[in-house]
Amino acid sequence: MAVESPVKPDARYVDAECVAAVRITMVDRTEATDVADVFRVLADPTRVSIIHALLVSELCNSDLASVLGISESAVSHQMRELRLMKLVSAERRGRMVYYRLTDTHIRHIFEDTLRHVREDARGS
Amino acid sequence: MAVESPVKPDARYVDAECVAAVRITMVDRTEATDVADVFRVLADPTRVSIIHALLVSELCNSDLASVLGISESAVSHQMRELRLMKLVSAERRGRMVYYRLTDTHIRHIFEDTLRHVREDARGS
DNA sequence: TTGACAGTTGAGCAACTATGCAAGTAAAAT
DNA sequence: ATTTTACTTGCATAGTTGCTCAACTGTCAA
Repeated sequence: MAVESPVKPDARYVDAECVAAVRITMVDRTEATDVADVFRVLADPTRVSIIHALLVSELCNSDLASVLGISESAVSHQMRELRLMKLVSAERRGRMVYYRLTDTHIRHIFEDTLRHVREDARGS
Repeated sequence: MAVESPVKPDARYVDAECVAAVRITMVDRTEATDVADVFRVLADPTRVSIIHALLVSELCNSDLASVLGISESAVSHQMRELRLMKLVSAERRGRMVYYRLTDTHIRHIFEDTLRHVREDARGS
């Protein structure tokens, strides 16, 4: 089952065929960084809690802080990050700023992962 | 549509009902950390590239380094991390160590996110 | 206007991370 | 036995991140 490789199959690689197959569908550095950035936003317990809370209901800054048991400043810092990433949108109503999720993709990714973690927890 | 809240609806919260609804399904800190940990593994361009390559074919350390254009040491360091997280498994064959993905959940999460990023790239 | 409230922001810090380097181990070749 | 190949690992370090604190802006009430 020798496949004609698009890359010269010389001694540079241990398994030239595997390397060739990988090269065809490979992501470039910028795309890899884009994917990593999406995951990076979700890779913090505080942000996970924030997003999980906003999956249920929109909330203002201070209620988020109360529910999560962290400072309002810490919430605000994270919301800035999440807003920059276009993950949440903010709306001012009087003195309060209400946050809600904007992205439905993240919702799916997030729920899949939560399910995965909960299955793992039951398993081991 | 006043909902009977399980939490005392006093002046501690701006929107006691929303807070109560959030509290019911809330993740605790350890679960949030578990979820964050899964995402953290995927939140690095090098690891994204490694995982994407291993979605296609198993590879040894040096071929991974060649394909990704990074040092064998860098690959080895990351593989240690990925092995600790039970995301990849290693098998020694002679002098080479071959890596392959172990987790199918991650495969789905990863492919979903890649699709998401590519849709975003087309959109804007 | 004055004061209280809700949220934002910048500086600074402690903790973490990715990688290069160099020294190490393990297996095969000489 | 010695050398070469393939990979691992400890240490150092530059860079990043999440948070606290304090100072700030903007909104509403008296």
